[in-house]
Amino acid sequence: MGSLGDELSLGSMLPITICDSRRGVEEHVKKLEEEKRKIHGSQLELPLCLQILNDAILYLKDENKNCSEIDDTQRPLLKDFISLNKPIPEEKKKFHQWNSNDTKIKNKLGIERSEEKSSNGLSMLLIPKVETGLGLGLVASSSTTTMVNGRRKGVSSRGSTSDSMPQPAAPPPFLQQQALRKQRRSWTPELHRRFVDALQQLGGPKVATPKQIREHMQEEGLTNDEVKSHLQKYRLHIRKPNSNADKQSAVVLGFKLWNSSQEEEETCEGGTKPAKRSTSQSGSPQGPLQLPSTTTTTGGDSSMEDAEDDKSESFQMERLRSP
DNA sequence: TGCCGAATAT
DNA sequence: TATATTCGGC
Repeated sequence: MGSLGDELSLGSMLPITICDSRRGVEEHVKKLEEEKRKIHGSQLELPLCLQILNDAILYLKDENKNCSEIDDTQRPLLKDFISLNKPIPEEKKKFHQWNSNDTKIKNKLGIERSEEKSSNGLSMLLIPKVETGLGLGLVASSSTTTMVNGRRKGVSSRGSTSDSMPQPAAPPPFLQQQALRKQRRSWTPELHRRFVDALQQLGGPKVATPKQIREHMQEEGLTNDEVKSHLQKYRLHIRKPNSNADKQSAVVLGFKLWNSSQEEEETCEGGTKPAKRSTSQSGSPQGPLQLPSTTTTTGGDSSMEDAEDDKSESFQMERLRSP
């Protein structure tokens, strides 16, 4: 495996900027084409290199053609083209990234979230980091959104901006989408704990409403939508059937026992609504949180059932002991 | 019009 | 999987 430099003498091409006579240009075109053949022959995948070569050849030919019309002093130096100084055009940047990164990244091109995964540089290349929600960088957003009680209205994924002023270079849809999207709320364990507390105070996840929960949590910046979304996930989580039937461990069995009685509790919840199932009470905690089905493998950063798991397990054991 | 739950998108 | 957004009903 000879080094690339041995086979490709591109380095020797660099001084072409020095001589820009017409004859020299023709010679360099030949040389460039030769380089191109070498690359093809080397079976190496150098798409960017090839593209640069192609462009350079085209440029030189074009240059050669026009050279009689232009004064020598006015002609741009080849270095201006060879991108030694010139920034790489966006298209080529994309091209380069797509070829130098994992294929997975291709699928995520331009979809990087601002708060995460900035390491691969894609988002930095293609997307201006936008603080979503407020102060959006893109003009289009202002014409299609209104804020009502902190929530956006009238924004849809297929929102049209046709009525807005003609934008010189409208950003591609995925960029607009990116800009319009809210910043992702991270539900830290602490926040979730307060969420659960609020749920308890309000009578459980079945009766508590997002607005109530939010008011109870008194978390600055927390919106109804965020609470609603979290509540939805929470409800789904507690409703998730214990699908791992093969795991008939004592814990699961205990859970099932508990679960059957839990249903009773829930049915009565609709009526009398035991407004406060205080954790200080024996072991009967926030109903849903005991679901052990999916919690056995959680690494510990699970915001959903960190503290509650302990309670649930002890509670299950109690159930096992007292049938 | 605001809130909600569910469905769907990202 | 987690969160955001949309949709339809109340």
